[in-house]
Amino acid sequence: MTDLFEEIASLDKLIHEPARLAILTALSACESADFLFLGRLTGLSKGNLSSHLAKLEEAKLVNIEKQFIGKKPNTLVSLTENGRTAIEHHWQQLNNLRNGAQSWQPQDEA
Amino acid sequence: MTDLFEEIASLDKLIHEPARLAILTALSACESADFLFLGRLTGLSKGNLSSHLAKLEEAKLVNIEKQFIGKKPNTLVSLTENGRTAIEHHWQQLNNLRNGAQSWQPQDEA
DNA sequence: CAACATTGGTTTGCAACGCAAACTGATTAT
DNA sequence: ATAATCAGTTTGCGTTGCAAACCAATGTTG
Repeated sequence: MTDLFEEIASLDKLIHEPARLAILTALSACESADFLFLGRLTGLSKGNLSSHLAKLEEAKLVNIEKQFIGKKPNTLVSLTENGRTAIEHHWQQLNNLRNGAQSWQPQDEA
Repeated sequence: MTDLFEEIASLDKLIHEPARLAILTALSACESADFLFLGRLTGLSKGNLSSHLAKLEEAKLVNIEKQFIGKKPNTLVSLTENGRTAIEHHWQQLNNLRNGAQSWQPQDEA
């Protein structure tokens, strides 16, 4: 009944990091988005966004497709299957834990 | 309707860090707890727990009282007023964002 | 057309962080 | 005495995230 807290304490930090949580959560609601859109949405600088995306790609949580639209470069980002289940799972953990904690009595535990 | 994501991206990292989120959440459900109890609860090593607690104390989110029980030292940790509102607020932000994201359409945004 | 600005990013440098391992200082066995 | 345990703290170091510098291509202005 209570390794709830052990679970929080060991959340996947790659996903948990605020900027990446925002990116993944946004993507989970919109299927795909381009670089500049994500930038405006999250308020991240281009530099930061770029490195967070690189990390997410490396972890196979997102796909990044670079293309040209007309003459302009454009970077399109979408969740992988993995990414989709990972972000959903992460939110589920957070939810569980939050709710779990509310109906928890320390004296259950040694 | 949607700086929701800017808000996630800039969550207070002091609180958001998994180990500290666990500690604060546990404390919010139990008023006060001692060092060893928190250690067992979260699965953190003493070293880690010690430094996380130091950081939380420095940020005035928890009180740390060292006393002796019989002949044994004992470190009692509890939330400050600040800490209590901070952790509640944090969970509220997470909740909002999660729910917000679900009923969000990218085309609302430029 | 030369110079300059803008767009759409990537790379670099560094301070801060989290973690494991080593240490401390008191207490209780042996 | 000496060893082991308890209750933590401190140190060392690899990893992060961020800001700032950089880059390449396109647009724009005199």
